[in-house]
Amino acid sequence: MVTSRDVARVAGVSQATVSRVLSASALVTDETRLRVVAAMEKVGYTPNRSARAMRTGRTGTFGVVVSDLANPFYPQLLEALSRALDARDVRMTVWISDEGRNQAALDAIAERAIDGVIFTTVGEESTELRAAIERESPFVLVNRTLPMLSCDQVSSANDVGSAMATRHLLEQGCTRLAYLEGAASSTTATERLRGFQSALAEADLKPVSVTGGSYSYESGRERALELFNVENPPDGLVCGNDIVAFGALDAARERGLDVPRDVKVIGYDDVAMASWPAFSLSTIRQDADLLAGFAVDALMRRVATPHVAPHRTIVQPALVRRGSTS
Amino acid sequence: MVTSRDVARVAGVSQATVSRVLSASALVTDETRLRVVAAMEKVGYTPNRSARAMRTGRTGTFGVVVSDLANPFYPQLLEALSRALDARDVRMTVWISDEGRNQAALDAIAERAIDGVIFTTVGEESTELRAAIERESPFVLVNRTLPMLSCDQVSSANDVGSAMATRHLLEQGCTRLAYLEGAASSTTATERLRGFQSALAEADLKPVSVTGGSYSYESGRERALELFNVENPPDGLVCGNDIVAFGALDAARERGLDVPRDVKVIGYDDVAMASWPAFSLSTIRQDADLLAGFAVDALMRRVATPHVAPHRTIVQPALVRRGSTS
DNA sequence: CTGAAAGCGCTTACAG
DNA sequence: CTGAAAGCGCTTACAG
Repeated sequence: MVTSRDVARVAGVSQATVSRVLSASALVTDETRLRVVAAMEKVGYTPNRSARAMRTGRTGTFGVVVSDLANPFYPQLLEALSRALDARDVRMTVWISDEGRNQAALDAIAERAIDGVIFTTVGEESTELRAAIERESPFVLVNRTLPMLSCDQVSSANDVGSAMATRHLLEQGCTRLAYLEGAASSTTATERLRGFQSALAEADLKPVSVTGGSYSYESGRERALELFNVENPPDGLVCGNDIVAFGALDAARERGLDVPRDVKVIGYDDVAMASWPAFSLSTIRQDADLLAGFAVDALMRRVATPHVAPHRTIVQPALVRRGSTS
Repeated sequence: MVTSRDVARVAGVSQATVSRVLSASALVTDETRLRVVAAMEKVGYTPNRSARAMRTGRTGTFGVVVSDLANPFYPQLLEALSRALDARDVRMTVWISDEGRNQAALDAIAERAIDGVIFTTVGEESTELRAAIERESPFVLVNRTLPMLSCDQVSSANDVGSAMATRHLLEQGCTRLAYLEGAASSTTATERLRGFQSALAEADLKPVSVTGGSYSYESGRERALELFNVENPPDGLVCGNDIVAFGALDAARERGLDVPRDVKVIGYDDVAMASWPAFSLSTIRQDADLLAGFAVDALMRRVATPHVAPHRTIVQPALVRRGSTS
């Protein structure tokens, strides 16, 4: 193991000076700096992160809590976060937390093994969130938020997006709209539902049906199958997300309904699969890179200055028209 | 910050004894241990990971290199790895490495910020792999392997699986088989191609076509569209993985071909979407939990005993029959 | 079985 | 601008 002491010996300076070069301190002449840098290269030196972390109390690592990687939106968001963190020279520890309880995450927060936590999904009852609050670990919520909690939050304007989706179906001639909500416990689901309802109210219409379920293919498929069973089935389905919409499309296919002639379907997220001909799903695009960038910036700011007022960032979504609605 | 010194004061023992309790040393009487544990609870103590890491040279963290989260098999494998690592109380740092160059990964390996690296995908030219070898960081290859490299490797029996898939199509009456290979640079692709060829040779048949491309939906779709353009199109497509097969299925649909009547299609991986009615894709199942468990065990063994001979583990795949072949 | 002490590899006041 | 020194919070020989 090559240490800063070895570098110091080779460069003919003190270990403290090597350390100053490392931290880009202004207290070093260019000439010394050059000598030290040359010595570093010569001996193949790399600073030891653990030692630095112990001294500074900063690990240079953020934790990212995700769940439900089966929904392709999350891998997409994870990739975006990875890029954003890389660009800022921060490491990423990932915790996949089903049901909001991941022991590794709780330990890491308690042991201060991370400088901050990015939650891509939370419920009020998330144990990781409680741990972060209790241990006073900086954190930020991205994608799913908690309106009642005073903390940094970054999200898409879910109500606006969902209203856009709803108006689009109305413009395409739908009159009997049903809403297939996602996981009722998430803010994304309630906000999107609200957008649907307000757009419908604007048009002086009432929903044919609003059902709760989960953000899954099976949930979308089963609910759509039931909807198609009634006397006067809906002619437009607004779905909580793309995965639910894929289930609804398959349900329509199973019932022999033509999409978009008999029934129009729209999703939310614009995952890669939405553009596949098998689905050709109209949807609302969320910009994962934008969400990720804002989230990382917010958390870095919070780590640097813990006591500034919490900040909310809202990203505007966009309508993507495809074959499932026209 | 509560330290082991605080615990020692409260428990009326030395700091060394607290440390011994932490590391579950046998050199402590039960009575002392109880007093110390009580003191820990009382003062709300959690050991500092960075300090321990500096002292022991172990960080308790493995790095995981993934790429292409757009292929749902990788999120699935990542979840399995997360579970396996959690169960063994090891943290997971994830690097998403397109084109095999991720600066954060290179830094972490050089700085010994991780105890070992799990590669879920590699090429010979992977810079992360080179860094791990050069820095003598323990590592293991899972899923994709490098036959010529002497190191721990865990993979599915890709040739066996692909031969199974091929024989299944032959049993279903196909006589004109085409192979849609994945990324030619990966061992999974070459092994699967070999399985296809040997199963075909067994039956004294020749392939109608073998094309290289990438492991993507678009690549599968485009190649299938071309195949369907020729005079005597194939009646069975063996695909490098499920994503390629989804593209092929959509191509068949676009050409107005009935699956499985006109053409049968089989994939590889058994990602969740394969069972959706939209695809109902026959495929070869890989057990991600098994692969992940073996990989983590192999790496832990390697970390504990660096100089034992490298070990290869091969997991047997299984045929999953669905609508796309019968 | 327990304690006093050294030391892991850094950063950062404190002198000069 | 540079160096000597203290110390971050642990682990682990070394005595006893």
